[in-house]
Amino acid sequence: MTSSSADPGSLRPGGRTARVRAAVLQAAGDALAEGGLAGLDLADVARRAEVGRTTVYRRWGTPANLVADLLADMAEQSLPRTETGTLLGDLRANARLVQRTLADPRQGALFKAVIAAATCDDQAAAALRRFYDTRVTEWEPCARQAVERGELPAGTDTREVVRAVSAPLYYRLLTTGEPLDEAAAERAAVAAAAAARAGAFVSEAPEAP
Amino acid sequence: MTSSSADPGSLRPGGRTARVRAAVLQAAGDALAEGGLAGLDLADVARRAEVGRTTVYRRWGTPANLVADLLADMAEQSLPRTETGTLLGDLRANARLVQRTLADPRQGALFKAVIAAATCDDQAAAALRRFYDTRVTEWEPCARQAVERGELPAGTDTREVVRAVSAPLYYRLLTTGEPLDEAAAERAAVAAAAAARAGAFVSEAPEAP
DNA sequence: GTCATAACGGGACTCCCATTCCATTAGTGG
DNA sequence: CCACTAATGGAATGGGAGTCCCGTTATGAC
Repeated sequence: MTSSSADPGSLRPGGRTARVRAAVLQAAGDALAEGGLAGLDLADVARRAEVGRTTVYRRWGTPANLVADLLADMAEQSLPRTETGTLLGDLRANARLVQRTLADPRQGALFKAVIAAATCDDQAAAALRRFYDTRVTEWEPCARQAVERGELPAGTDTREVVRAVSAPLYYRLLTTGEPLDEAAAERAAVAAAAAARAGAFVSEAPEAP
Repeated sequence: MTSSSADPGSLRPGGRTARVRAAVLQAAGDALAEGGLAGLDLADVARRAEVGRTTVYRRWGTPANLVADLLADMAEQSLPRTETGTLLGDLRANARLVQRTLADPRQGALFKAVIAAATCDDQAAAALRRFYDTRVTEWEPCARQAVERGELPAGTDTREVVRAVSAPLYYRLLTTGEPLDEAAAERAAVAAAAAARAGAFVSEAPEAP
């Protein structure tokens, strides 16, 4: 037999197929933002997207798969980082970006739902990891430049510095009811910078045996 | 009419009712650890607990309610903190405790599932907040004592210091595939201590107008 | 010990999610 | 522009989760 069933949408990705995917992902995002992962009913998504139920079930199958595809789509829309010339300035810009994203009602709910999906399904978890890899890779240079400038000790795990900015913001989003305000972003940036300067993220001996 | 329907289990909480609750919560924890929130089927929980389906539906109704009750139960089993005499020592002890808990296959999966539930349901979210309030209140004194000792600047938000230890560990658990090892706990403790010493968690002017 | 009734448990019922079948629509290569 | 078929969408089907009814069990008060 020939290439009989290479999942739908891959052989004729143009025109209608692309429109359907865009509409479904948009609808899925809306549904997630409104009702969380529990509110993600594929039939409901189909209705919102004005697309046949069958199509959604055939192309995505499960809520987790749909979330995984949504994440892949989100990863492609990575924003360029801003450069300020100092570590604290760069981390502050990153913290503000993350804080604004998570504080936004739609985006915040969406991220919560996406993280919830990742705890249930391996495929969604893998997609989530790729998403954050992309984001960290985008921002990691700001820590690397700080090392080159001498602001941070040699041997600093630069990716870990960037993650240290996001961590408290996500922690607050998920475990407390307190609002994600500008002060929280500032604290996150200052704390990460201070910890990095103190060498908290130095993994091994800098160099030379 | 008299007090007709003050939810089941409240008027005769002794004997069988208590046994049923214990068995159901145990089974719910097992189910969550195995299949995540998605794998939490009330009928399945009833089967595991060797309890009638009707009972589970009547007393808890929804997966989210069941998770909320499970969290209330978990909050009661708070572990006493250890005191080492120094801020870093105390934070390290806390970090190791959190790290060991999250690294444990059953507990780790359980916490992931519980957080997922909190993103979907307000009642579960409130229960989760209470749980972390309890834990933070248990450990907050270690930061307060550090302020009294002069290790930390006056005006430090002591609860925020404790949360700063947990944040990177939870962030790693939820967003990366990397293992939660001892090194991660050490980094978390050192980073939180360094940030606190640098005054990252000072919220307002210490005192005096 | 005895009684009233809170709480439990089995079985039947309903409803909605997910799958399957087939006709219709519209990309893509010639 | 035409033919081929990938992809979609509507309708019928099946299965499993959640609800309801009512008899049974055992708690707690007297």
